[in-house]
Amino acid sequence: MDANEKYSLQTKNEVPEALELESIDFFVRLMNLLGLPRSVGEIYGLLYFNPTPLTMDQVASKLEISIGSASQGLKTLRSLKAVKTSYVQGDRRDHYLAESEFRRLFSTFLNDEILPHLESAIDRIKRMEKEIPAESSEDFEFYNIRIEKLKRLTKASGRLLPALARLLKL
Amino acid sequence: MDANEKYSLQTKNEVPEALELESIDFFVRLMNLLGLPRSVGEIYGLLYFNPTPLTMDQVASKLEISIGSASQGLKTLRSLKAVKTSYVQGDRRDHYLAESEFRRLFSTFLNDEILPHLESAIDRIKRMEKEIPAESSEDFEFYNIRIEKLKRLTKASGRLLPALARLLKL
DNA sequence: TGCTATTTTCATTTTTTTTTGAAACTATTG
DNA sequence: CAATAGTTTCAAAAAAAAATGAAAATAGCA
Repeated sequence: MDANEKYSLQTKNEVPEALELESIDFFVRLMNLLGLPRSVGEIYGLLYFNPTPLTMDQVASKLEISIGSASQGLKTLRSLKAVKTSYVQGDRRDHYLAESEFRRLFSTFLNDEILPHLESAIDRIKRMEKEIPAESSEDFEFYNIRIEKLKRLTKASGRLLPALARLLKL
Repeated sequence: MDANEKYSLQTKNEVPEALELESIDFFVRLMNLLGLPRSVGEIYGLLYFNPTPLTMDQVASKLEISIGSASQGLKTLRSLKAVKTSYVQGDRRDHYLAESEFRRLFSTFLNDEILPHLESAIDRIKRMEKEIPAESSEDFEFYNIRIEKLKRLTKASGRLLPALARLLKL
């Protein structure tokens, strides 16, 4: 059995087109909320309802995007732990499956995209504090209140993000 | 007392430049996380540490952006309830102050940007369910599990977002 | 090891987003 | 109500982000 035969076998039960389209649309929007490019959402949406793993080629041709885009998009999804590769006997190509555990996806996103900002924010607020005019200044109180609010914001975010990740154990 | 005299009066205690720069940088990044353009972050960052309200002109010239940008950015910030205008006697220009209650800022953002997506997601999942192949199909179970996960995701988000807004009462 | 299938990289092109600047509009005041 | 200060709008320009496609790199196989 060669690769082509295997391909036709895998796709003999095709994913309903309407379902596939809704899925792609859904994830394009979701990924967009997270600031990820359209192609990344398309790829994940395609894989999400595919019972069998797809190769990069299949992804690119089904979505009519370049293999460059497909490669980049799959790289992004791998780094987010949103897809995994599955070994297929006798085929040397990589085969991709969607990781359906959103918890993992979101917690990777929070750790990689949000937490670093939070940490640099804490440093920045320390620097800001040093720049506040002397206590005698008429606006001393104003500046302190603003700094205080920033501190509370970062503190709240710091508590919130892990809680968020925990609650998203879907 | 004409407008120019008033202006020089207002700015006689200048905001420390380093503080202003850190603030602008901070909010450019934060707004960026929320998908808002650089100019919006700059404007908010500038206003955040200004004890006195600033006019659109002052914002534009301090940040060296066009008045078009300043007008657009302030419009965005007003719609997010992130700035408020304050009346200054004898000056017909609008004067802007940063709204420092992040709770309001974030809850407007959640209501305007996130909730609509959530609502359309619920409809979309209903449509997806109708597209699942017949129970006899070998992948019937697979599709159902995926749909189920999407439902849990939207349900969790629906519970989470209001909780988030509540916790951000800073 | 050399050959070939597959994947990655990245300079270039395309698309999208943001900013500009000037005209149109609005509101205030003399 | 005319003059003008202030603001908004929007077409065009500039900048930023994403996609392409072909060359380079890599990996599996004979």
